[in-house]
Amino acid sequence: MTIDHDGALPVYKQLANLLRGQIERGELRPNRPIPAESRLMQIHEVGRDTVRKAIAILREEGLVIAIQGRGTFVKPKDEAE
Amino acid sequence: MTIDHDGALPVYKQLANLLRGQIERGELRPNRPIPAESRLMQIHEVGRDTVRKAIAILREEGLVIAIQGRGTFVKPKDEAE
DNA sequence: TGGGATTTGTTCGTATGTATC
DNA sequence: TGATACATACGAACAAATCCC
Repeated sequence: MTIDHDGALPVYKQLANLLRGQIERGELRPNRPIPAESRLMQIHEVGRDTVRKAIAILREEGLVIAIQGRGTFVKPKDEAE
Repeated sequence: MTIDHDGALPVYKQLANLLRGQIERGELRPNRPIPAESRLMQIHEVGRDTVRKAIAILREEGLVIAIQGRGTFVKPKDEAE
């Protein structure tokens, strides 16, 4: 799964969809951290702004929680709100 | 030599150039530590992010080596690669 | 043995500027 | 005008390694 930098959908939305899929498939596991912003920047060759916008979507959806100094973690399903 | 916070060149590149000059002139000597990040922040009135970006450049150039818990040291010339 | 101080390493939080579309 | 995207810059918090008493 890759990012289409010239696609119709904005890159940050593509990245949010990609990460959501990894969470739903269990590739990113509950209570475990997702790759750091810096890693996601490297992996997907996007800027930090784009990474943070993508993660912001997942936060609004209640899928992840970001903790300063620690990382961003996948919420367990039963904690969804 | 000072940092121009409103210059055309990014602050972290200016700082890298400044430190490189001090190394080349021997003001920062081989096998000796350069000032700690916290000191460089005070001296040049910049944030840690900027200091670390500047040092990252010097590391990539093989001019210094950073050791966690110890400091950042000027490499001897004959160890240059 | 332990604890505190120092230093680099890592991570998220926030803001600004620039460029493009 | 606004949304998208990247780069720069500073803050804050935590972690890990080292050093010293």
